[in-house]
Amino acid sequence: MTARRGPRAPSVTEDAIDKIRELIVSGSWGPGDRLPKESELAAQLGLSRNSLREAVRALSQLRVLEVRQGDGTYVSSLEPDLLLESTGFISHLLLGDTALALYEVRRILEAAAASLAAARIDDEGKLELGRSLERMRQAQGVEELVEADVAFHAVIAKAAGNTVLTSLLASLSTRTMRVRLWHGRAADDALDETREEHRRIYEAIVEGDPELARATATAHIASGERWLRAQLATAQTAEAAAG
Amino acid sequence: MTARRGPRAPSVTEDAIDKIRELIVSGSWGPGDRLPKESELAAQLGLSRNSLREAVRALSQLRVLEVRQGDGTYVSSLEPDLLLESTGFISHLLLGDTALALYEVRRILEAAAASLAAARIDDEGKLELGRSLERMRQAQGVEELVEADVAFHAVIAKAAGNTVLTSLLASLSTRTMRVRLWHGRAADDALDETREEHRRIYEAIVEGDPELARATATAHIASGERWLRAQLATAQTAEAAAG
DNA sequence: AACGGTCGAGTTGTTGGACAATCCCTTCGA
DNA sequence: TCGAAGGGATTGTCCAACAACTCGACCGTT
Repeated sequence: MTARRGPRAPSVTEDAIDKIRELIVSGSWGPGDRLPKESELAAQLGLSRNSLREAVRALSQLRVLEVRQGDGTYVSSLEPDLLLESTGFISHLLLGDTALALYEVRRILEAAAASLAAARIDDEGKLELGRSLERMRQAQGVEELVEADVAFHAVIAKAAGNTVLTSLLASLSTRTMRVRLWHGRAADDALDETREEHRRIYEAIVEGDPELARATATAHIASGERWLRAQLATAQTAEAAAG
Repeated sequence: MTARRGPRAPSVTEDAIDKIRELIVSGSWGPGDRLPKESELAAQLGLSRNSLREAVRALSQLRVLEVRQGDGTYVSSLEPDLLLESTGFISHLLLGDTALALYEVRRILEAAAASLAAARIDDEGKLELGRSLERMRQAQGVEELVEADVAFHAVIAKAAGNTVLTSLLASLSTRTMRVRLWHGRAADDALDETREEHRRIYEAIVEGDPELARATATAHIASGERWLRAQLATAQTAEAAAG
């Protein structure tokens, strides 16, 4: 009668993951603290070193722990940019319609970031934003365009003054997605159009107009959404034709 | 001269993680597909079974892979609710000021969700929302309040019709955080006030007024922010006094 | 024929031990 | 004073063995 139909029985490794997380959230282990060496920690938690290593590897992939060979294992800084890296890892895997849903979330967040940035950006930020825009204008290949695009949106996110928002936006806007979009734009001879969208956002933020910044950012992302929607439609059509 | 100061040299396990992810994003392995058994996959990727298991464990923790003992290892459905579980795991670890930043992001997303919900909710959704509100009214202990609160916001997120938004909101609003907040509310004799906030959101959505829904949701989350800010301030004061 | 239990092959779960690779600090020499 | 060499400590990797579990085939009963 060990039925337990619902969630599968937790393995010793999963137990260890939970215990370690608990030690961190409870404050027993803080950022930067060093963990006991693997053999000791394994003994304390009651499992083998091999199984413990699986737990440590999982938490290290989540950027909760930081392992340094020859030195030791430490609790990471637990800063949002670190912890949200894992969210970026998985956003690559959102395909099809869910990619579109992801885009809509980006629209919400980019709009909010642009609005906040317009209200809070300082002179240095304005200069940086202008430099990114200029780089986008002068860019030759798609590679450079993507670089400038990433920088542009990063400056806005940073100016919004919320570290979680900044990291989350970075996680949800994967580089591969940007590369695909700019390639599509180039194929459609729509590069100038997209550059124009960025210019409008830039002006709204520099002028300190949150409402306009929100509107121009929303329009910009929506433009990308439209492109993605078209891509998905043609992909679906091709699939239907092939099937 | 093997300096390579920057990122540490990748381990065989990290290589395996990347290779597996690549096989998934390239489409070689799709949702539900079964992987070769561990010993074979390890041979293919050129590492030992133990090291491969660390990679599989990490990806399974990220809900990218699903391991079934005695059966095999499969690619998960890759649905957003699954993949964003890991984001929920780490949001527990955002402490102090970053917790406040997290709250501000929640405000942005909850406001957007409420607005969308007001525009898109159907009759069944309205009934569900009303039931959650009623449960919140009748709730006795904090436990029941939290349950109803979670359900209330889940209905709104679902009605917004974006699976990524729904999952993201669920990930960013941890249960423990809600429990703390409701306890604080109870201690402050401010339960009715909070219930009133929910009622305002409910009415705006049922009346199909997106703008009002956005406003009431924003105010509701901001109210929680204010509470958290006060908590952090007193905690800091206590810390300074103790130190 | 339909049902239920048993058994076995296949796969993941867990452990122990051994050695390699790396880091940090101390010591020693120029 | 500085640099190199050494040694202890810790993580990285591998192997081999067995336990725990799942699923399907087989078989006997009804």
